[in-house]
Amino acid sequence: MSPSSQPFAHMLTRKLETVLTLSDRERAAIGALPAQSLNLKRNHDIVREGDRPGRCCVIVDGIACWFKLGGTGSRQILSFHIPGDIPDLQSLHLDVLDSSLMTVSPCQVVFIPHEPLRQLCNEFPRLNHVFWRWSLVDAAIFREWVMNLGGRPGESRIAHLLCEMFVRLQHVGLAEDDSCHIPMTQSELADATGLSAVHTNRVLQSLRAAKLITLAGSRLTVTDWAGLQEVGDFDPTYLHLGKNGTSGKPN
Amino acid sequence: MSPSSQPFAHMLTRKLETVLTLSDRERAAIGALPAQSLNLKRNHDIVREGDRPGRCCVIVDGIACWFKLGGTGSRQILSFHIPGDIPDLQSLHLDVLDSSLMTVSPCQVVFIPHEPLRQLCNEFPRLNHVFWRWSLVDAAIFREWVMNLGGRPGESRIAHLLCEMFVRLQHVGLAEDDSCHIPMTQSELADATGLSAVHTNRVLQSLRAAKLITLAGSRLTVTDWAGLQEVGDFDPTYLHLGKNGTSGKPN
DNA sequence: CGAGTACTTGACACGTTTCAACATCCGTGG
DNA sequence: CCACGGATGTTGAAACGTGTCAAGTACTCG
Repeated sequence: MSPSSQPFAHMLTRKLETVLTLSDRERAAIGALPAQSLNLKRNHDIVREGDRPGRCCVIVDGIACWFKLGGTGSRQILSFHIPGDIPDLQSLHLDVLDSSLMTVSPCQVVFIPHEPLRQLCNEFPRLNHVFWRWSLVDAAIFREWVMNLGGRPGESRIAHLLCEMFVRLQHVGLAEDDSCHIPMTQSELADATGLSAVHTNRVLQSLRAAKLITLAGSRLTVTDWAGLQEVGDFDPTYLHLGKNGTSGKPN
Repeated sequence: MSPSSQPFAHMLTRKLETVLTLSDRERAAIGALPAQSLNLKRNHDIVREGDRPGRCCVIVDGIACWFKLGGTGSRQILSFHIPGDIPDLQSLHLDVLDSSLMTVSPCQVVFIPHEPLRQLCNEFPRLNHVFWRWSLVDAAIFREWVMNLGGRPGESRIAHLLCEMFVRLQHVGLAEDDSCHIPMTQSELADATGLSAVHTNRVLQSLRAAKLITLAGSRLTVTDWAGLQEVGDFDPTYLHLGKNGTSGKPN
């Protein structure tokens, strides 16, 4: 439908081929998906709680997050999404959105209408399985966040979140040996971990003092992976990345 | 495979028919699913983190929960499951379990091997959609729990959890006008809300003192639904129960 | 250069945890 | 049937983690 589908189709096929080998027909069907590309500034809503979207969005570049607003005005971030993710795959089968999706950094997103996606799933059961699987991995991440928020002290929560982001970014080739670009503000890290911004700041300083990380600007460098993993009680199994990703270890 | 499939197939078709009208072929295929029934005492593991199960389980009677154990020995409960639920639908597409499932009360569970389930999904796209949808509703509940644990004070967390359980039980016909059977101990409520058992006890007393609930033995009576919903910041949208369930209000 | 945003620091208040003791309930075996 | 023992629920007091408020510093971008 638009030439902008090119980069997105390439990204999608590449991600699919980490799981299976696409047939020519499958590859062609994906390339033929109608798509609309959009460049968004940071702090921009993509879809909102209560919406009934008729399309899914693929994050091509940048980082986005799901969030909910509480009755008292507080914002809870539910998950982060990185390039290659389809955050709102759920909207294929759940009519109304129960949370809102916004950009955390400047983002390029691509929208694909539901109907062709559903047809793709019906025609190619293997793709249907993979999409379903992706939504299940999202659920697994939510489970781990429940664990993180309910079962760990502040320092562990932040450490765990940093571990998760690092491993996920590394898995899609967006991390160097021991560092990656993390555009979240401390206030956003706070909303994701259920801590106050002030306390998040102190926890970060404590992690720096323990020589586990450096975090300047939006560059995270993990100087002691084993230590960070230990403090964060982090085990990457829940990310379901497969054999090599299972270790989740840099280098 | 066993006569024990009868009650489970009935329960499953009934739940499916709240969403769509089954064809005779679909109904027959479900009735033909092999099934193995099991009666378990309370506090019994059904599947464990790290397992690679070859079957899914349906809760026919009783309540079960997902949980994870933290590095420091703490247990975090991730969700509760009630009769009609298929808690580990995820295992259809994720090989290794990232958390453990145990009974909270005495339970009857039925196991269905993965292969016939996958065949069912491939042969009947509508059933595939519904199963996928159920796993998405589970994910939506996890999201709300992230909100609950990260964004609300203790009293709200407990109130919210009680609201959720009441509405879900009511939706499957397991609640009276304003009361239902909730077999969780205070210690389990604590592990689900990220509070200590002692504080959970105090919060419950506070809810009782505010005349919102009575909770004796395992009988929960909601004496002020609007008030409980208010305290718990509860909006049932995330349960995706559909039109009548949307209100989630007991008569 | 200025203004807004992000980050940092200190002091104090409050929610929640922890520990310890005790009360109550309930199934089990004598 | 009762007595017992363990799990569950309840209460008090003190310690601790984290939140809140307030002020100030360091960025960044136009």
